Amino acid sequence: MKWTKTLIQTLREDPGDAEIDSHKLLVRAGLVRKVAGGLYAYLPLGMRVLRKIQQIVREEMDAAGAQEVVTPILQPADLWRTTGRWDAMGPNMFKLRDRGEHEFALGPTAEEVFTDLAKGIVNSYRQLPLTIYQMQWKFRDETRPRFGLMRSKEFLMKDAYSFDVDADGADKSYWTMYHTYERIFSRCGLKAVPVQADGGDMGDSLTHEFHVLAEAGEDGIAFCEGCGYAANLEKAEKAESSDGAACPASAPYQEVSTPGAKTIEQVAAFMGLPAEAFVKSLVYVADGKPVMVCVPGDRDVNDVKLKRFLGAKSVALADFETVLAATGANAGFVGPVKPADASLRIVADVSLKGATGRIVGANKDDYHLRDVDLARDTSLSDSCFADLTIVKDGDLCPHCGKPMAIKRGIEVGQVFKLGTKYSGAFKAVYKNDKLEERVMIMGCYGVGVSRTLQAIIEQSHDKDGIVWPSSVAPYQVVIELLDPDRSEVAKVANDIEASLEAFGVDAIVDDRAERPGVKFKDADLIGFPVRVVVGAKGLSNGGVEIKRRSEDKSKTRIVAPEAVVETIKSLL
RNA sequence: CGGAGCGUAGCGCAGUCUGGUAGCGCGUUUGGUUCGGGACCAAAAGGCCGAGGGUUCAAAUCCCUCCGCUCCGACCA
Repeated sequence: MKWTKTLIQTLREDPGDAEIDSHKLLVRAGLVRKVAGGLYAYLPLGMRVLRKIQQIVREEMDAAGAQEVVTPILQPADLWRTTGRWDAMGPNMFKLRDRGEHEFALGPTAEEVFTDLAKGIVNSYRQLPLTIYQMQWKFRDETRPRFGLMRSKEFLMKDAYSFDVDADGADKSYWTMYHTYERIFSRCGLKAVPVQADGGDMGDSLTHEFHVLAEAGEDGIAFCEGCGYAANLEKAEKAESSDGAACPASAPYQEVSTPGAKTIEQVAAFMGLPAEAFVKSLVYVADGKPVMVCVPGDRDVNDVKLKRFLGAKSVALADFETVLAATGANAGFVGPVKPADASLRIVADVSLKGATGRIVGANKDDYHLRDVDLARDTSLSDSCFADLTIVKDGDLCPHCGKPMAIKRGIEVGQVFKLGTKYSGAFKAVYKNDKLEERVMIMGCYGVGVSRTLQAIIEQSHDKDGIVWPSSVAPYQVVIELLDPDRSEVAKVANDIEASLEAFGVDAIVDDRAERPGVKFKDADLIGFPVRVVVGAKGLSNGGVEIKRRSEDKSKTRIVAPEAVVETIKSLL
C-alpha cells in the first residue's frame, strides 16, 4: 500500500480533550476521530488494527469450538422484561420506540437474545454443549464517557454464551473460555492478568476479569506477591489483622466536646490523633431497615461485602432523617455506644474485634466518646464482625498472609458463570436421555474489542508514539522511500513491498515528498513495528536500513535489498 | 444527577475583564530554496466567534435561556 493513497492525517499536537496517553495517541496517529462525546469514527489505520484484533479473537474462539453468529443491535423490550432487566438496567440502556410504539433497546449486552435463541433451537442433550458468540457493537448510556475508546457510548464487544447440560459441563466451558482468553490477549501482545471478581446478583458465582495493568486503569485490583491471589476491590478479602490490639486497654469511656468536627479528618485534626484511633460509624439502609456499620477510621466500607454479610438485596447510605432517628445524632457524631434506637442492628469490620481505647461518635451532636472498648461498651457480639472494608495497600492476603499490593487495571475481558439465571427465566430447557426436561446451565464471556485496542496502546508506547506488537499493527512494516522522485530508488522500495506482501507481511510505502525528519516522526508516532529506509544515499553505500520500532538507532541493520525479506521475517 | 470549567478556521489556542476592522501557531493550496529526526522564504484559501433572544449607534466581548463538550464526584453487565 502507498501512503499517498491512504487516508492518514497525523497531528503534531495533542487533542485538547484527551487526558491519557493512549487516547492522545489514538487521535494523533490518525486511528480514530471523535464524532461526539463517547462516539468515535475509526479511520483506515484504526480499522486495520480493529480487524486484526477481531481476527485473533475469531480464530481463538473458533479453535475453542465456539460458533460465530450475529444478532440484532436493536432488541425488543419483551426479551428484557422476561428477566426483569428492562427496569433493572435502568438508564444505562438506550431505549427507543418504533412508529408502532413498540419498545426496543440498543443492545448493551445480549444474554436475553442468546438465551431465547438457544431455547428456540436446542431441544436435546445431543445438541449440547454449545457455545455461540458474536462480535457486535454494543451501546451503553454511560453517565460519563471517558478516555476515548476506554469508556464510550458505543463499543465493539465479542460476547459468547455457553449452554451445558450440567454443572460439570458448565465448569469445563468456563475454563475453556478462561484459557482461550489468555491466548487471545497474549496474541494481541498484551499482558492481561485474570483476577477474581464479584458475582453480583449471581451470588458466589465464579467469575474472573482480565485486566491490563496500567496507571490509567479505572479499576483497583489487589495482588498478593506470595501466592498469586488477585481480586478486584469489590471482591478482594483480607486476612484478620490485629488492628484491635493496637490501642491499649483503658479507663471507662468519657465524653469529649468536638464542636463542628464531623468527618474523621476533622476530629482527628481537632484531637491530634491518627485516623486509625477512630471508629467510623455509618448508617446504611438494608432492604428498608437501618443498620450501623463500624469500620476503622482510616478505612472505607465495601458495599458488596456488606450486602453479602447482611444477606440484603440492596444497601445504601441512609438519609439524614434516618440517621437522626436511629442514633439520636446527626451524621458525623454517630457511634455504636447506646444509639437512640436500642434495637438498631450494628455490625463491624473484623479488624475492630477486641478494639479498645477508640474514639467514636457520641450519638449527641458535637460530642465524641474516647477510651471506648467495643466489647465492653457496645452490644457487638462475635457474630456482628465480618470483613466489611475495601482492602488497602499492605492488607494481608486471606490465603497466605503476606501483604497485598493495590494496582490499577483496564478490564478488557470477563468470564462469568451464569448458572440458570437466564435459562431459568426463559425456561430454556433440553430433554436428557431419560426424556426429562432440564434447564440449561449457562456461562457468558466478553471481550471489549475496541477497549483492547486502546489498552494495547496504553501498555505499549513511548514518548515518540505507539509501539505496536506486530500481530495487531496497522502495517507490520513501513518502507520509508526517501527519494520518491528517483525511479531507480522507488523501484527498490516497490520491489521490497511486493516481496513482503508475497510472504504475507503487510507493508506501507511512505512515498510522500516530505523531508526525512517528518517521515521518521510519523513512522514513530504511528508505531509500525519495523522500519525500512530506502534512499539514494543508502543504496550507493550498500543497501537499505532496517530497524525495529522498539529499538534505538544504534541497532539499525544495513542490508542488501535482496536480503530484506529474510531479515524482516526474523524481526517480526 | 451534583460541583467546576470550556465552546472563536480542519487541529491547538489568544482576544471576552474594560463593547468599536476577528487574530496567532500547526495543517492545507501554489511557487521557490532546501533535503537523514517535525526546514525556510513568498503568496493564498479557509470563520454566522455553539444556538436563540435581549441591551446598545455598535456585541466574539455585557445580560437571559438553551445546546454541546471536558474535568471532579456519584454511577458502571
